[in-house]
Amino acid sequence: MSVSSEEDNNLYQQLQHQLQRIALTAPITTQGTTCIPSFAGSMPQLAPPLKTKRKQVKNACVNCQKACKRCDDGRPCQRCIKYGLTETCKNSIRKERKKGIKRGPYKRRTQIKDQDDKYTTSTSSVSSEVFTVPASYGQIGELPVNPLPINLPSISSQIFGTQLSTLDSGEKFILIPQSSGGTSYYVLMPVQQQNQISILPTRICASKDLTTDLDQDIQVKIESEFQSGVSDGLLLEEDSKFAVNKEENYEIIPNKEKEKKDKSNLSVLSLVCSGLLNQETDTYEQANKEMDGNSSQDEDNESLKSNISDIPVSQNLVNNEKQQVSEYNKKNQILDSVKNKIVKENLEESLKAHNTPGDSVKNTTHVEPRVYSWDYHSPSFQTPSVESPLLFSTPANTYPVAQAQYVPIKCESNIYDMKCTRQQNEEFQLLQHGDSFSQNQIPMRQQYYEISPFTPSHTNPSNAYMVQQNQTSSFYQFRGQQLPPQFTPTSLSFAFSPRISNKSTPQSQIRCYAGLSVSSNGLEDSS
DNA sequence: TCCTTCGGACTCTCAAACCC
DNA sequence: GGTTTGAGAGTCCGAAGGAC
Repeated sequence: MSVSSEEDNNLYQQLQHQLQRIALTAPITTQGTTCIPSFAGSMPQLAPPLKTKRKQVKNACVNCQKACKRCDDGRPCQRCIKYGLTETCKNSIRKERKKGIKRGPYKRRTQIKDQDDKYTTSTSSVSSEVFTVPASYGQIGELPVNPLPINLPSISSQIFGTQLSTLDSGEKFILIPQSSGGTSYYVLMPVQQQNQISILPTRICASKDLTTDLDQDIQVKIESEFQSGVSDGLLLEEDSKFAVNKEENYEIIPNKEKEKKDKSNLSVLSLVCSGLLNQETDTYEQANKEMDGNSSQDEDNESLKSNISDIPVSQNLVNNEKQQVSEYNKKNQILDSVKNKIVKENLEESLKAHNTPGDSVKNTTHVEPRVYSWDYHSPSFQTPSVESPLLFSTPANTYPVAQAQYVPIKCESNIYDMKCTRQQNEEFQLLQHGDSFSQNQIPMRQQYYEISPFTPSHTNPSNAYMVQQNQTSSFYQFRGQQLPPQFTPTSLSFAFSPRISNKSTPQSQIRCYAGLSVSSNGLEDSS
């Protein structure tokens, strides 16, 4: 590391000294709150917290919208379930965005340049005061929850973006100017060496958001530093674009990112972000693994609850399905008529083919397998709530019924177990089927519910959603109509309502729907 | 304590403007 | 064609007040 001027050198020494003090004195931070260290002799002050970015749904339901309250992707949403507004819980209608709005010239770069000028002019008044970091700030060498903010006297802009290290070179940081709530301060963003990316805070989402926010500012800042030509010896710039080559003077950049090395600080920040993103992805993958595998039953309810709420991928899966079903009632009527028509037509065709001489040859030569995929009734789960976040991770609408004895639907919720004691006579109901099944018929094993295929004896076929297989001729019935033999149910989804006898926990009642796709294997099968 | 209301801070989206 | 910017549109935090 080299410094270009004595003044900056002094400042740099101060920073290094400060970093070492941080290393020596700072215990672990308290999550969630950050504070701006003050100068020596004054009390540490609470800083504007490095807020986590607020997540919001794409489309709140009409009720939540009206109440200005948090909504979720489920329909009905948790809030509507809580307040019994499930009937009216529908997506609000979004206005179409205006088009043709003229935009003025971009302003951002100008603003940043102004800021840079401000920083640069303040260089001459660098205070020699020793600044301290309150002891609540995280310890170097440990994973800090947040980047370390330190409040400094005026600092040369030349230091921004520079990798700083403690005197023992144990830790490296990038100094980043920050402003929040009208208060300016600086953040020391820890940068790990070698193949490691920046130190990843434990609270990924929050920190990722922070980093993302920082990233933009930093990039602009560094970029403007470069462009304004003030990047003397302090900057780690190696990018030929800026015609500054001081590689030998600078601290290392993570080896892993050699190909991006020339991006210097920008790349470090980029790494920080990508690292966070990767880790987040890992979290997602891990969550999905948990969903796919046999989720450990050993987890206590609280941790499971927490896990469930942290499974965005699976939740999305479910939520997507939930959204689909909100249109079910509408779709159903239309599709019913279409389906009936198709079935009728195919029956007629099938009959015609049978009765026409030479058709067998025709069929084998000209047959074009037709696929009728009636995504007719997407599975849905009406009422997962905060208290009862049932997640069905098995894509039930793709389960091959013909080959399976059971349709396993994985239930990730232990809330059910928490809230309701399992009763011997607990019932599960296949709502579409209109039939109830005892626990014996729908055995509940750990976190899996298994639903046996229907049998004709249990139901009135005319109301059956479920395909009914005839042992001898292998045909299927669908909503009371016999499907032509060439039709094979290729996928089936259905779900059920764990009907809980405990009336005091109506939110535990989950209602799901069935879906069925049918495909034609081609007319040659009809012979 | 719970619920409703609502101002306004915050976030998201995407067309226009800009860049390569 | 890809990226950046920024304003429109929407979400929802959090304070205040009312009902029970």
